This record gives sequence, structure tokens and C-alpha cells, in this order.
Amino acid sequence: MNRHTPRIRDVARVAGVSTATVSRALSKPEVVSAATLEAVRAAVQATGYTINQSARNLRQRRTMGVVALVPNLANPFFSRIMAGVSAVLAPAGYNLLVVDTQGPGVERHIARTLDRSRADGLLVFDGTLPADDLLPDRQSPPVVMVCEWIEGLATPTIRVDNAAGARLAMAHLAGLGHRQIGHLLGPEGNVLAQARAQGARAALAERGLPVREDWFFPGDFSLESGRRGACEWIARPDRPTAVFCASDEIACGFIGEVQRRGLRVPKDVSVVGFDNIELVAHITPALTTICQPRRAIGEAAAKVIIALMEGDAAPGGHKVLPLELIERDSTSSPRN
Amino acid sequence: MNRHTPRIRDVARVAGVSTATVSRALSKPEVVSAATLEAVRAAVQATGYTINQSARNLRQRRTMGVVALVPNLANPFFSRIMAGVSAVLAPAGYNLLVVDTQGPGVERHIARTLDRSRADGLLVFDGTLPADDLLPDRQSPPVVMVCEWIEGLATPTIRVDNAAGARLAMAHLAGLGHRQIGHLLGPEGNVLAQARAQGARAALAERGLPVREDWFFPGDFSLESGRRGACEWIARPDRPTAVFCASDEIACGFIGEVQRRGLRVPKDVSVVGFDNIELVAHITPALTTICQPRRAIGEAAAKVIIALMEGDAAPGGHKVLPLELIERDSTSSPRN
DNA sequence: CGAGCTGTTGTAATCGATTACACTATCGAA
DNA sequence: TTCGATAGTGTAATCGATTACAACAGCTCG
Repeated sequence: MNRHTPRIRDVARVAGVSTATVSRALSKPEVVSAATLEAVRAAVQATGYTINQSARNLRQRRTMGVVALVPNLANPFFSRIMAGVSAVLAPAGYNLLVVDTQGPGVERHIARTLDRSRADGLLVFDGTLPADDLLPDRQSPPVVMVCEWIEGLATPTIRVDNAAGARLAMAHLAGLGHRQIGHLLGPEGNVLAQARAQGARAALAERGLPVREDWFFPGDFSLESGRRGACEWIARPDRPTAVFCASDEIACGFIGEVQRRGLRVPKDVSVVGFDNIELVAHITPALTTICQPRRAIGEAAAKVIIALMEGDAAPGGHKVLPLELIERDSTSSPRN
Repeated sequence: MNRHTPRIRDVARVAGVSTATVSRALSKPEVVSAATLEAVRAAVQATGYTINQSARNLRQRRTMGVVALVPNLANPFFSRIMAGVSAVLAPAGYNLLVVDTQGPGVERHIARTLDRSRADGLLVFDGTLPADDLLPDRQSPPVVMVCEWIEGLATPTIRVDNAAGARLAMAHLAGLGHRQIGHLLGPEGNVLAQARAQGARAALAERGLPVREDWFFPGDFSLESGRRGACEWIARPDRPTAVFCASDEIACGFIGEVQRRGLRVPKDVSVVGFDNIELVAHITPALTTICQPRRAIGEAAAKVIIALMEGDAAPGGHKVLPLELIERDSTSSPRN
């Protein structure tokens, strides 16, 4: 019958009221009379009307969209956080847009998202973005940093205390009797990696244990860098009896290579990871690791950005979620 | 200075031209004179103008958005596919919206996305959605099924030949000399799980090997279901000497539990997975698995949906991407 | 009985870009 | 010189909902 999708005008005609009334019936039902409300409902049914979001967005000057800027979408670390974000955003009527900050020519694309007509809010998971772009001004939507942060940028941040997590790990290893403890680092410029390394150094120093830079192996959070770390670790004549890895993926890569070389975990080396991704409970040995409440991080981030978008000026600012050491089978007392 | 964000009218005034000209200068530069183009460019610079997407969307009757309906966002299997999708969508100017099809009350939310004013295209990763909702009509945007599909729904689909993948796995195990081969199933209603199970059965039958239903262990793609499968497998007096798992996560859960019980892989049981997620190359033993080209799947899906959105009526329809068995260390000849 | 509410509805302006159509200037061909 | 084609630009309608404002009915209160 209708050659095009029904508009609010069609509903109004069928219901015998004005478009204003239809609009009100749909968005604030409490201001229209019961009879009219019913008529509108029926007309909506009859016409199969669905609202045109673009028109509403234009008029209301918002997009109902939240953009998540994620460094490397392929990293499974983010998936559970995203699930948490989505679980809060969706019921509130917001759309979750995902943008990968890696890859060629993304700068342009990111810049595009940074204005209000694109998104009402921004969740930034990447601490390496140029801080200038994220400064709050009239043009750009509110920003919440998640996990990572940018030094000197005062923006609400949801994160964990990474240094404290590193201390937990080191305390656990030291408590088991290890006195020679190394660290597999995350990527050089990364704030998480830095905080974890700094926490590890501090924990060693506090206990009077050696802080040897040649036991801090370079890496980048990836499996492959864990594997390389294992090669370097093995090659060292005086190698640490335990290592704390800046991520679970590093730990998996490390353990895999160590085992492939015929050594045993935890017998020959104890290993602690960071993140507690699902899988590490099931590898052999099950990985002792620092558990990040990933879903809670996502949920918290979503709640804060919603509060900001809906006008709450100061919705709590920085939020630091608790970390926890999960002891499994990859750590034990050193051999002797 | 300006109390509000600059509009095209402001640019027009500064450049001394009409809004129509500004619009043309920005979207089809070839139709305006070089001088005007330059003036507009300068004016855009001067005013800091950025286009208002909502207005453009309203007028052009599109949203530049593609929605991905994903069952369980937390599943790392999807992350690399999403990276592929994003890598194609972003340069083409489309936004990627992600919706989790699990969780409470999502039906309403999904329904909302299914009209043209919300998204220009739909990528469906969930084969359990009601087929009716996805039937193409004037109201709903084009749909591409990815990985999973819905029986009887003629919609372009990007997938792999799951049954063939299962055959590859079984052929590999049979080739090693196994004659008692089991299968850890995916979730019951899932088309992927069904296709893989059916392929596994067929491969066994073709070779005259026993097809024993009690060697088909129930599961749901998860690590935990792999662990449970291992418990059941161990409890069986006459257990198969090899198992093919419907996903890598199942395989990891299975291997972990088997090893925890003191048995060895592949000595006591050979294991083949499905997907080739990054991690399984690094566990011990490295997992032999069927490699899905996940990034390529994402890229292909994005290309097809773009073609559909831009009007190509028949952009190739079904596309089946190649699978490959990757032999690692979790499979060997049976003990005797 | 009239002023002042309250509750309900309609009219029309508005959000900001795109684009159909009309118009002018310029140039080559007849 | 005139006609037509072409290139470049402006005017104003349009996309579809929201909402400021006004209008009006029915009531209460003095």
C-alpha cells in the first residue's frame, strides 16, 4: 500500500491528531489523555510506524552513540570489557560504536568521531592518542579513559591500580621464597606497562631483592613477545627463578616456549600473569595471575559516560577497581 | 567567539558563497571552480566547521552505520573477525555498531536496530535469531550472515565449510592410525556445531570407523564444557584414543583437565581443535587445529555488506572461505 | 460572574545539510 | 550575430521529528 515507510504524519492522520500529539504520546505519555494515547498506539500498530532516528537526532542535537576507541580490536583482552560496556549502554538506549585505533589512516577517522554530531560520548582505551584531541571543549563530547590513561589529562578514568597489582604479584613470589625475580615488560610507551614495571621494581627494592635491569625483558603484551622473552631468559646464565609477566598473553607465550625447551613450570621457573583472561585457568599449569575485573570495568565506564552525557558535571572522576591475586599452579617455591 | 558550533551557513558567509556551494565543494569538489573551492577550504579552516552527521543522515536517508549482531561479545573468537570488519568499514566511511544478542531484554533492542533509520546494513553472527526478523523488505536494511546461518533464509552468507573442516580433522586423526575417535560437540541448536558433528560422523562412516553416540560429548564451545567433556571422557571404560573438538576453547578445556588428571596429550589422547585462535599455538602441547581465516571472514563480510548498501543487487551471495588443518603437537599415532 | 489554574491539543518554527531547479556567464559553432 | 551547450552558482524545498507557544475547555475560588 504505502510506497514509503510511514512517518509521524501518517500516524497522526490515522489517529486523527496532530504530529505534536503523536510525538508526545510516544516520548512522554504522561502528558496526553488516555483516550488519545490509545488512539495513537493503535495508529502506530496499524501503520507499522518506527521512528526515524536521524530526524530525532538532528532535532535533539544528539546521536545516542558512544564510541569506543580501542587499540587493536583483535586483542581478546577487550572483548569482555566490551560486553560489560554493551550490557549497560544497550538498556539505556545508547549505541556502541567501535573504532580500532590501529591500522593505516585511522587518525582521520578518529578525528571524525571527535565531534558532537558523531557521538555523544567517547570511551578511550588507548593511552597513546594525542592528548590535545581529547581536551574537553564545546565541540567534543565527554570522554572517559578506560584502563589506560594519559599523563596530565584530567579526564574521568576507570582503571585498576596497576602498580599495586604488580606488588601483589611480586609479594606472592617473594613469599614463596624467590629472591631472583624478573619481569616481562609490556610495550615501552604504554602507561600500563610502565606502572606495572614500576610497581615491580618498587616491590623488589622494598624487600631488598636485586633489581636487575637485565631481568626486565622487553615485550609488548603479545604471546609472541612472551615467547621471545623465554628465549632470552633461557639464554641467560644466571636467570631469575621467577618471572612476573605484564600480561597473561605474555605469560602464555613464555610458558609455552619454556616447556618446549624441556623445562618445567613451576619447577624450573614460577610465572605470574596479569589480567586473568578465561583461558589461563585451563592451561597446564593453570596460571597464577592478577585478576582484573574486566566486566566491571566495562560496566563502570559505561555508567560514567552515561552520567556525563546526561549532564552530571562531576560523576565521581577517577575510579580505581580492585585487583586480586589468583593463585593457581604456575608458582611454587624455588627449586632449592 | 562563536557561542555555538559553526554550521554550513557560517562557512558560506565567511567564504562569500551560498550554502549549496559549500555543500558541493565538500562533497563533489569537481563541480565547483578552483577559486571557490579554495575560498571554501579557507572558510572551513577559519570557522573550524565540521559537518553535522545527523543533518546529513536525515537528508540522505541513511545512517552510515553497520550493526553487528554478535552472540556473546565476550567470546574472543569474534574479536579478530571484528578487526577485519572494522578495517574495511572504517576507510569506507561506515561506522561499526556492536550489539550483543545475549543478555536480558535484548529482543527489543535488536528489533530497534532492524530498521533503516538505525543502520544501513546488518552483519548477523547469530544463527539463532528469529528468521522472520531478517527477511528482506523495504523497511529493513540488507543483511549478511557471517559464520553462522539460518536454514531456509536466503541471505548472503560468509562462512567456511564446517563439515569439510570436520572431515579434515577426522582424516588427520584416522591417518595417524586412530580407529576410535570421539567428538566434543558445540551447543545443541547451533548450525556450526551441527555441521561439524555431521561432518565428523560422515568422515567416520566413510572410513568404516565406529560412530558411537556415546563418544559424542555434549558441550557449548566453552572452556568449561571442554573440561566437563574431559571428565566424561576419562570416566568411560572404553574411551576413544582421539577427540575432535568443535572449538579451540573446548580443546583447551579438555586438554587442561586431562593433564590435571595426570594423563598426557597426545600420548594418551590426541586432540584436534577448531578455529586456530592465537593462543593455541602457545599452549603445551601446541594444538593441532582447523584454521579459520577469521580476519578474512570479517573483511569479506564487510565488503559484501558495503556492496549491498551501495545498491549492488547481487554481490555474489554465499561465499565459502577455505579451511586448513594446522598440524602441531597435540596429535600423534595412538599409543599402540 | 470573572480571574486564574490545569490539562490537553494544535500550529508552525526549528534542527543543519542536500539537492532539484532556475539562472547567468562564457564560449564555440553556425 | 545568434543559438546552444556547458560550467558555476544561488534560491528554496526537503528530509522527519521535536517543541515553544498559543489556544481552548473545564474547574476552582473568591
